[in-house]
Amino acid sequence: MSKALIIDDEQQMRRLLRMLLESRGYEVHEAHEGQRGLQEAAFHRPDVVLLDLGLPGLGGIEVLKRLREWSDVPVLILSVRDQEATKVQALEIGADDYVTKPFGSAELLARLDVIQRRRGPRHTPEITAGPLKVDLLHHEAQIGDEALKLTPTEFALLKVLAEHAGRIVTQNQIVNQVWPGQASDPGEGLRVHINHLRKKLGCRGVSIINEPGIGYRLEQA
Amino acid sequence: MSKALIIDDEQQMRRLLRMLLESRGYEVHEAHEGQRGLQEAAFHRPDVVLLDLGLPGLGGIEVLKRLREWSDVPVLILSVRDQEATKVQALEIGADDYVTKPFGSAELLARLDVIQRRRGPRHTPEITAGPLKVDLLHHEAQIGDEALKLTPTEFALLKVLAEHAGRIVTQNQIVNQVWPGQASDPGEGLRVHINHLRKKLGCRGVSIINEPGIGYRLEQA
DNA sequence: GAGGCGCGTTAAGAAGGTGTTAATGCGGCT
DNA sequence: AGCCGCATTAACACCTTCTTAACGCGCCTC
Repeated sequence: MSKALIIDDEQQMRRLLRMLLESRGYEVHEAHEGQRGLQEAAFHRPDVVLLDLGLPGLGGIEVLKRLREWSDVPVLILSVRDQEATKVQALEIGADDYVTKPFGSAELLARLDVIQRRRGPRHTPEITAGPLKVDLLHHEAQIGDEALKLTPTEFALLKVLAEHAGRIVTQNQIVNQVWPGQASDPGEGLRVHINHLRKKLGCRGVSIINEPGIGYRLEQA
Repeated sequence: MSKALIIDDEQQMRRLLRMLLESRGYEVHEAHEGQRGLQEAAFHRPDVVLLDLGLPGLGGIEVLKRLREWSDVPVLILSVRDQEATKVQALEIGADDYVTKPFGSAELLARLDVIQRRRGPRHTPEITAGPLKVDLLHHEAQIGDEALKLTPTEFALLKVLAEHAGRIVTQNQIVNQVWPGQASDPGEGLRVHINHLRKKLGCRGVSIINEPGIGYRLEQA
C-alpha cells in the first residue's frame, strides 16, 4: 500500500485530503507543522508528500529544501498563492507539481498518479558557471567532465564564488559564508584556501581573480 | 542538446513557444496538425512534447493515446480548456502535466524541467552496481555469484550507497535513511557499520570510498 | 629608492574526522 | 536460564584537513 504524508496547518484541509487519499487506498499520515512533517517523512517513508506552502514556523519552501537534502520522494505543493514566481521557485527547488487552492479533487488525484508513475533521477540543485558545475546536494564539483576533489572548506569557498560568478565577492562576504558565526576576520587563512582552489582549478576555463583591497571574482577565461 | 516538439495549430502560439524553448537551448520542431505531429515525433525522437488539445482533425487526446502506444516521451498538455474532466482524462492517458492557456512563460519552463527530470521509471525491486546486486524484495545482496550475508543495518546501508552508486552520499542522507526519525547524529556507529560492510565486500569489484567531511561513495574498481 | 601594504606561496603544528578493535547491552532462540 | 547475533558505545592510532606563521614578491606612496 502506498503511503502519503500531508503537511498542512489547516485541519479542515487535512481532513479533506485524508478522505480523498484514503478513498484511493493510501495509508495517510499527517503533520500540522513543518518541523514535525520532516520527522514524519523520515520515520514513515511516504511514497508521496502533499505540502502546503503557507505553514507557520518552518515555511513550506524551507521544508522542501530540507527534505530534498536526503530524500527524492515525489512532492506535490498545495498553495493559495497563484504567483508565478512562487511556483517557479518551488518547482526549481524540487517540487514535482504545484496545485493552487481551491482545487478539484479528481485533478489532484490524477496529478498524484502522474508524479508517482514517473520516478526519475533526483533533482540536484546545482550552480553552473561556464565549464564549472557545483552540485550542492552531492557536494560534488566538476569542471568540464572531470570531477574535482575538494575539501569541505574549499567546496564552500567555490560555492560562494560560483554563486556570484563573474562578479566581485567581498572578503567579508566570503568569510561570513564559509566560516559562519565567526568574527569577520579579514581572512588570514582565506588566501591559503584560495591558493588551494586555484591549484585544483588549474587552467581549465575558470580562474579566480583578485580585486586588491576588495575581494575575489570567479571568471571564465 | 535536448529536442522539443510543438504540436499546435495556432501559428502565433508556435512562434511564442519556439522562442521560449530556443532561449533555453532546445532544438525545436513543429507540427500544426495531429497526424503530422506523430510523424515528427517518430522521426525526430524529441525529449519533450508540447501538445495542444484543441487540434483540428486528429484531436490532442487522440494524439496522446497513439503516442503512448510506442513512446514514453514526457508530454506537456497546453489547452484553453480549464475543465477538470478534461485535465483528468489527459493526465490519466499519460500526459505529464497540464497547463492552461494563457500561461506564464517562466512557469511553463519550470514545469518542462520538472517533467524531464522525472523521466525513466525506476520501479526496479533490484539495484545493480557493477558486480553488485541488491535485491530489495528478498533482502538479499550478492556480488558476482556469491551471496552476501548482511545484517539488517548493513543491508540498509548498502542499499543507500548502491542507489547512488558512483556518487557521493552525504552522512546526513545515510543517517536519515538508515536510522529514520533520529536526530541527525553524524554517526558514531556509522563508521563501525561501514567497516563491517567493507570487510564483507572484500576486494571483489566494489569498494566504499570515504569523502572526508562529507560522506561516502560506492565505487566500482 | 626605501618602506609599507596586500597578496601568493610554502611549511609545520593543531584540530578534527576516520578506521579499527574490543566491550557492553538488548532481544530472540534453544 | 543461558546462548547467540546484532546494535551500540567506547577507546585509541592514524590520517586528512584546517589554521597559523613566516617569507618573497609586486605595487603604491612618500
